[in-house]
Amino acid sequence: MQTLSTEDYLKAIYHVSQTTSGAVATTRIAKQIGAKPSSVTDMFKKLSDQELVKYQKYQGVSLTSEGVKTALRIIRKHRLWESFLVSHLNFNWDEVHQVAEQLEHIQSEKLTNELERFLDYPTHDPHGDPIPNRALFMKTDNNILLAELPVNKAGVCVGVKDNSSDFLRYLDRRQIGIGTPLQVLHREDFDESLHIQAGNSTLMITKKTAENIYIKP
Amino acid sequence: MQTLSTEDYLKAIYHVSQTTSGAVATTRIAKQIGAKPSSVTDMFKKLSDQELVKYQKYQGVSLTSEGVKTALRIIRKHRLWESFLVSHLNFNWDEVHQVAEQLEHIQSEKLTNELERFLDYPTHDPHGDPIPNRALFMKTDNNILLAELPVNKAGVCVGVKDNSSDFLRYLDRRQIGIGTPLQVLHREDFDESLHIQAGNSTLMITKKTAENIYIKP
DNA sequence: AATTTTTTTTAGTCTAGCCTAAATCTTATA
DNA sequence: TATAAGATTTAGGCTAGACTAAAAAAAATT
Repeated sequence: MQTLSTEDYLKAIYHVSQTTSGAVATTRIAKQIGAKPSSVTDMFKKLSDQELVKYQKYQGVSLTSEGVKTALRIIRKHRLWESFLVSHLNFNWDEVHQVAEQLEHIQSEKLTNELERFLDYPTHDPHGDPIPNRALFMKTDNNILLAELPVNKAGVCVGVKDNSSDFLRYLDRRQIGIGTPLQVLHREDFDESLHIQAGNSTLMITKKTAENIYIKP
Repeated sequence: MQTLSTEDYLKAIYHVSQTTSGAVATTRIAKQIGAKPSSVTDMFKKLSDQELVKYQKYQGVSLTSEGVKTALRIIRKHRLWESFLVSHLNFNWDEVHQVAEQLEHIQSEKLTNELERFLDYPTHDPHGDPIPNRALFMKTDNNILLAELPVNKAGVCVGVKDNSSDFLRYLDRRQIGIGTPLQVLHREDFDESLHIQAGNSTLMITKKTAENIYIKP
């Protein structure tokens, strides 16, 4: 049984290890968690004692299979709760994260599994991220970024990379959401901006925006 | 903003003060919380510093109005979550307490209020306890105990005093629940047991059982 | 290769919330 | 009312999880 804090660390390590190769560095987690590196070192030792991570001084950590399982259990809960908040409690997709960060720590297998059933076994959360099933299996969709979509090729928005409120509300204002048909009309060489068709409207977005929208062609 | 522990203490103080008169004693809370009296004294001081309780050495505590509000906010969440678990997640009324003890600490006014709306503004939880509304107002139903119901007077079960799994499962086996019509057929002078009509069946219960069932005549 | 910079760890503190043991106050009883 | 019993508080410790400052290691730069 983990504490709130160890769960946060495991989740952070999992997420960082998904986006970088090799062991996860102390400062990287410090940034993610919002703690000082010295505190992270302390926690790395504790997690290592519990055999949830492999830790070598100065070399960072990597999750053991038990550590991965624990992380996935938390991510599963997080994403199920996010789905619930949006589908039944009138939360917008930019409001769910903070609350789900609390709900993900609730310990009750029955609760998690019944919530999943109640939501009719959703495969993705409101941001398009996949939800691990009861066996903690999660199929990774190999979606491309809007930035990589060839000009004039049709696609549909299936997720976002950046989950910040700022970005999500920006997309709301542009009327871009999961399921919105998207197409690149023109790439501007000068500043790398894109003219796109989003649903019925055409608009201009920056490269940075295009690099944070997942597309299924 | 309170910690988990201070919230637990405030709730405990509230509940104890509902069932006893005067200030709440250290040992009473120690028993309720499952901590040693010395720990309770420590916490009483902290709560007093935050002006959530009035505390006088050796004289116990009583909640300030701010303390009552905080307690009621927690109780509101606890009972709303219990209702949700039973009505939508297939929990039995004897299973909800432990999970609701965790959920009651989730901090999000929007979540609480949307949950209440989703449940269609329930007034009572699965054990028949009243749920404080958004303004933290809760009407106290002055129900009588089955033990106090006159012989042959018809009544309906509207709640239970003892919320323990053991008692609730015992009632399940006897097919007694909220809404079950109940009537005392006979009081046995010898051992104070009661013959009662519960729905369609007649059965015998002890005085202790009758003292834990709330009735609306 | 030497040196500087950056990263990481160690050492020592702090707070919350618990504990035990001992002291003190209150209450009950002789 | 004196004393014993019970309740409460104090004193001193412990652990988890954070911190700062200093030391040590690794990486980058000259």
